[in-house]
Amino acid sequence: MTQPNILVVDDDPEICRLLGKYLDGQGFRCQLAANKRQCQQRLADSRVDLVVLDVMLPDGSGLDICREIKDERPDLAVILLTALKEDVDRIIGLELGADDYLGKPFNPRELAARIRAVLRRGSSAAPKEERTAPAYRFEGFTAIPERRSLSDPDGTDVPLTGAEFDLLMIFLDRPGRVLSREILMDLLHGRSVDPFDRSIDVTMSRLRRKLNDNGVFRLFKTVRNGGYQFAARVEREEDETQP
Amino acid sequence: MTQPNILVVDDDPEICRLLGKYLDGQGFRCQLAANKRQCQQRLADSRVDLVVLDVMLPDGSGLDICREIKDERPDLAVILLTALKEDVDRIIGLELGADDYLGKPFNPRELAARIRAVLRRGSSAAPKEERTAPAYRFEGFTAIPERRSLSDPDGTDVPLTGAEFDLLMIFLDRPGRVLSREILMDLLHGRSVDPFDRSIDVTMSRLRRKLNDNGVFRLFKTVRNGGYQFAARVEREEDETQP
DNA sequence: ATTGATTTGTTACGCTGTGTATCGAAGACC
DNA sequence: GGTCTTCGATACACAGCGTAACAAATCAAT
Repeated sequence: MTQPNILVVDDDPEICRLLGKYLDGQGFRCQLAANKRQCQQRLADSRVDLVVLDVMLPDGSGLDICREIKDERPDLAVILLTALKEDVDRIIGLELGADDYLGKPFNPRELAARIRAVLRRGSSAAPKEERTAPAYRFEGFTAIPERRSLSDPDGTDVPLTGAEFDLLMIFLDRPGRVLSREILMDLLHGRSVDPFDRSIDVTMSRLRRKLNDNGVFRLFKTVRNGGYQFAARVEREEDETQP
Repeated sequence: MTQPNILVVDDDPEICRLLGKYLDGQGFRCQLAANKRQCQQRLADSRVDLVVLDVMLPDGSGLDICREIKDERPDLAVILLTALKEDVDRIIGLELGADDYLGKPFNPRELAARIRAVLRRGSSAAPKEERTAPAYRFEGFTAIPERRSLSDPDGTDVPLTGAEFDLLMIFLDRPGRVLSREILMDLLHGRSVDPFDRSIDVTMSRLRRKLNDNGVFRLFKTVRNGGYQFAARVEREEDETQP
């Protein structure tokens, strides 16, 4: 996926515009729609990978749209924006098949992060079309998120378990940054750590072993009292490995 | 993170003081600044994890500060305080890269809660900058923050521990300046020194040894009763070291 | 469900990094 | 030189981390 295509549906033109601008700057390709009609037209006429949908639209609740989208194209991702922060709404939203939700007012950064998260999840669940898949390359290794596969410098496959691959991807998306255990735990499992939780360390250890990261030049650096850092250079490629 | 370091920037000394006191009581370590100059000085000389920033400052809008902060240190968290509660303002504030906002008048408890929330998220939501990795060069050595690596004039890797590398970076960012133990301690660990704390000295000693800084011409000069000074010339490079 | 295989979390123990204590060396001031 | 202070370096203690071994949970396929 070169640039994910996002459709923003919100009746407030100002929010719409700003959001579109922000997401553009974040590497997404954005389209806007102010109502149901426009929304449907965009969905019919252009490629859309994910919909950011305000549930409070003037013409008929956005919930309808959500339901319809999921009815017709179950693998199209939807993130709901809701002014009401009530859990009930959220549950309902998810019951309608939305992939995530966000209470208004929300932090655009968080929205961007969630979009990325949903898209990553999504591509594994529903294998996309003939689109080229992105690949991450580092120190001779090649990781392909779509296939959840990793091959070493010799080209031989390195079998990673789910958690190991997820952890690797977290680092590949954030090379050079020191990631604390809290953040890693949050990104990996969405929960927080209790003081003596060592699961991150163990998973790191296993991942390191499979990557033969035991030399002097560590791929993953340990920052004492800080967390871990991926120290290798990462290249994102629009890979052409397609049958 | 032991005690998060908060910088409160507000021109009203009373609000500043009260806020600082409250946040102190909430387990944060607080510093105060009344204007842009003070703000910049604090950011340069002490460790700051999060900035609480009034957008209505007398000397130039606080929005400038926010923009500058996010420009130089994208992963430093900022929470904006604004007198205008309009959504537009909020979004605009966030477009400047702030992590959250709060309309005045606000409930201190809510501020504390949001601070905790933002810190917990950390910079995980922060978009990755496509910025080239800077490298510091001095006396033949090359330090690359993104990899937390240091190589000596021969190009061989010098393994530094976390604290050693952090300390080195502090000096590389402030070449020629005499840094007191207080400032070093603050920048290194975000806490203040008790009178007989020698940990800085020990870390300096270990760092010096690893840099072979034992000749007559010292890389690190000791300033008696003053602190330490990095005496070599430092060049910052926008490095593109390809593997 | 039951079984067996695989993945993930937990515990325990040894290793490493960092702060503290201590002692000797180097200045500073008389 | 004598004395006091400050700094450098070594020694040691302790907390953070790596990982092996085990236990629990999850999954696949009957």
